[in-house]
Amino acid sequence: MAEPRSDVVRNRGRILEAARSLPRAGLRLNDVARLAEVGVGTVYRHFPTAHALVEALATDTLLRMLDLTRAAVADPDPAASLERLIRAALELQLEEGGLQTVLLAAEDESPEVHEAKRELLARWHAVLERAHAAGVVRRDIDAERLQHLVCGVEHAARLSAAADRDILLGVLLRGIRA
Amino acid sequence: MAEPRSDVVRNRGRILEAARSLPRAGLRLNDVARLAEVGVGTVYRHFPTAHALVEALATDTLLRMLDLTRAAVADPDPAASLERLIRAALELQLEEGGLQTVLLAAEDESPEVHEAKRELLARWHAVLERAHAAGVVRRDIDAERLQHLVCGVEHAARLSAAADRDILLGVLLRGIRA
Amino acid sequence: MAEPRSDVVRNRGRILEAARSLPRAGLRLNDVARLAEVGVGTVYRHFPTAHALVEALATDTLLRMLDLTRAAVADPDPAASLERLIRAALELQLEEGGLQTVLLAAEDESPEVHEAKRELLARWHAVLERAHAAGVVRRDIDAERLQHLVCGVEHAARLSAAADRDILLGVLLRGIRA
Amino acid sequence: MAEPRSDVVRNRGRILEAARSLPRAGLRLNDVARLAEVGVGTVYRHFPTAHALVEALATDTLLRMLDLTRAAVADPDPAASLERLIRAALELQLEEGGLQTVLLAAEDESPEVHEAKRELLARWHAVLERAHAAGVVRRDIDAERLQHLVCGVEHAARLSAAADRDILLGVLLRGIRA
DNA sequence: AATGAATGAGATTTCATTCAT
DNA sequence: TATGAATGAAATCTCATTCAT
Repeated sequence: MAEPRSDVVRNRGRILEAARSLPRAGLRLNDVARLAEVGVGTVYRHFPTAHALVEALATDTLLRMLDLTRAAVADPDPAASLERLIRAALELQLEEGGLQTVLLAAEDESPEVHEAKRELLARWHAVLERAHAAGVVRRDIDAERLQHLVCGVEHAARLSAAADRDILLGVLLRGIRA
Repeated sequence: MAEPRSDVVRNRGRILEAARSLPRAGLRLNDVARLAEVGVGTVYRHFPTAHALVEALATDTLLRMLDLTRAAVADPDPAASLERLIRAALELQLEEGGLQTVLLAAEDESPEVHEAKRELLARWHAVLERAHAAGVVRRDIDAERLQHLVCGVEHAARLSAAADRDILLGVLLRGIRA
Repeated sequence: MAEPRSDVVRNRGRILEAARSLPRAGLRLNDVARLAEVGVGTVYRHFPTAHALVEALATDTLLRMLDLTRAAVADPDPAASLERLIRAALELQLEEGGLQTVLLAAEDESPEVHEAKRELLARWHAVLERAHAAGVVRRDIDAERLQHLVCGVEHAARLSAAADRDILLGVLLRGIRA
Repeated sequence: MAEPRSDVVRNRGRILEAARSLPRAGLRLNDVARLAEVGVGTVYRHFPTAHALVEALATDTLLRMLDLTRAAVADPDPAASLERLIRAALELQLEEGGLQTVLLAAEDESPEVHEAKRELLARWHAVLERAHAAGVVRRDIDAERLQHLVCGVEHAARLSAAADRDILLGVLLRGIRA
């Protein structure tokens, strides 16, 4: 098991740092290279596509979402559990612009992300099942629809002022109630 | 006031028809020209930017939305009026992919569109005011937030199966209820 | 029959002029663009491959070779006719470094070049036939072999001092004599 | 004086073997490494430049050329001696594509090659001197010109069918005759 | 007004060489 | 010494927009 080379680690870091300051939508690997003061080829070697880079940028946040989700699952109250889940998702998706894309992508670059997404969805299913059993959420709301709704609220939130986020989230939370 | 030349009118029609069959997001004027069997320059003369073309494509649907909105306004029941408004918006936005962009754009190409958007928003304000007075909708939902929420649901609907649209719309309608 | 656009003609000229000052072997379209102070895309549009540009550069010289060949054919003396043919070929191939490649290429970019090469070879055949009939050249020397030998002498001449060219040519002329 | 490590010797062999199957012109050290199933760095360590590798590949053939040259020199007939010299050169240059480059290179990588080239040229000078004295070859043909002519015939031979080689060689032999 | 070849900036890809392990 | 991923300069290619006709 070889250690990654130190210069490689450093360059990867520079690339990620540079990319972080750029809007995720329409990310150009060229711009990243210039900002990172690194050859374009290096960026392309590390991240063959813009999506690979977006995924890498979003991975931390995705893992934090997974952590918060696990914590939410541990909540004994089914309704509170679900609300924490949704809040965590929305908050982190708003924090990291590329996360929605990563969550919705059919293919993942890294196995780590793939596994995280799998577990995340499994947790959502579990939480929803419990919520259904407790009768606190409409039966026609399943994990996929809920995820799409969260993405919808994220979209709405990006159009609105930051101060309005809670209002928009509130609409979602009330709207899915049984 | 000269009549527009007949070939000009014909070309405009060909361009719009061709563009209609293309996805609105990332519309390339080049592709439109090829499909319309018209020079690129001609497309650029008619529509200096992709947005101008998207707006032109969406105008019909926008005017239909305005019609449905007027009809909704005429509904004596405040709750029904609001629901018809929202249904009309969502349905037509889903029908015409470029409409959301046009509705949210700060600047409009044509005065016709500008005026339609102005009236539309005024009607929404009126309907919401009536709904607030009747106590059928939460007070923190104003016209802008509602429009953003509809855009959010449109987004969610595009991610989901067509059959799920009513469910998603239902969440919005219940979510904004007082 | 549309006139070519003046700017197009000007750019084509700049590109050819710039390329003329560069070694034909390993010609990079990029370098040409920089030298010609023209976008790379423009060079690629005019000349999709380096070979297309090399051919364009060599066309003038090829046509001059054809002229000299026609004149040589007109010489009543079979031996003199053949010698003039060979001299013209060697001289012009040495003058224009890309000409050998063009002459030997199986595929031609422009019909003009294709036709010129066809006529050239036909003339060589005719001159050789006359020379064979007159018994002034070995029977195992046909047009193709002769062309390859001229290319060989060109190669030798490029390795040697310019002053040695006549000596090398002399070896060829004597070597093919009956 | 340490023995070279056995794996070093093995790698050198693998590299040479792999390179032998590749065209000499435009030899890429990367391709060689892949074929040899060896790291690129290893190829670069053994052969810092493509020319070094080409020279190494051609060395055996160069030494065989030297052997045949010595034998030719031993021929008592000046004309036969010269012809054997030329035949050997042409044959081996055609056999080993990189040999011409090595023979013409101003700088040599290995002293062995340098010395072989020095002796070879000296032999050619000697044979030519004898041929001049015997009046069997034109006085304007010296060793350098002759080498260039052989390279020229090699070039011609590569353009022609293998069956034509003797004809081309014949032209050279007759062409240099006094 | 219509045309579409031409433009060239900039995106992506290749590849000879380096260098940390 | 061997390794080969990493490097980044420079190659090729794409494409939105312009502009001479």
